[in-house]
Amino acid sequence: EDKDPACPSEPCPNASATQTFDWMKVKRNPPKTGKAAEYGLLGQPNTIRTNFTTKQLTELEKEFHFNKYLTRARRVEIAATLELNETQVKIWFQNRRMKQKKREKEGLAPAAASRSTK
Amino acid sequence: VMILRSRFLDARRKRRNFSKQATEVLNEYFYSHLSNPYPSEEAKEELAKKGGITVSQVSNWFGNKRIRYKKNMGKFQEEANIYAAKTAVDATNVVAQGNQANSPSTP
DNA sequence: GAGCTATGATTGATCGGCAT
DNA sequence: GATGCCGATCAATCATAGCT
Repeated sequence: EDKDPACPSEPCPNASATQTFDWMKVKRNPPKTGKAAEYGLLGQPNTIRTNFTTKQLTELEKEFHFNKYLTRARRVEIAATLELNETQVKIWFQNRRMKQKKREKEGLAPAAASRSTK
Repeated sequence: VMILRSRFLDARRKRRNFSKQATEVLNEYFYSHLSNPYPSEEAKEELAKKGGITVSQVSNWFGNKRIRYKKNMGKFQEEANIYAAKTAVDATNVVAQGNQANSPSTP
């Protein structure tokens, strides 16, 4: 329904030639990380990417080394200690695990590649 | 607090631009699949091999490319035309038969 | 050599799918 | 039906490469 039979061949003089596909329209909902967004009136509170402090990251990293997965209780504890949402802690661990996996996968054959490892 | 905002733990330091060959391969795929520039894991491996880079780098490249392309489509028009001319395959839609190997646009 | 843009990488958070 | 995890992706940002 949203197909615009632009100009096939020939670079038509009409502005943008290439059509706009769905993936180009994808918009992600803004992070609702807030919790501090309770006063979502006036200016926009903070629906922006949270910047973890070095201290928070250090603690999270330390915990991760101890346990790759968190229990509900532990999560609550850490969230309180670091002043973060439970969700943020949960997400951090998820991302951390993915990062771990990625590193293990790549750190297995960095450069070199004498013979196509296959 | 000007706390060390420096992410002195970043590997992004010492970045190197990809080779001409790698960029060529990536752009070729991107523009010949502009309707759906999301290569499968297999396709990424293939591109990585052809370009002499890692699969992660291929993923990063597509991630950046997609975001930057849609952010400013106009800026890529020229590049799009260049690569559009040297491509033809389109595996996504599979518009069945009867498609020319001329222009990428849909009939 | 500063200043600006292009580009690869990182990462908090979202999306869809699947499992519990 | 809600909740957590995974895999992929988004979107903003960082830091450097490269050109003027």
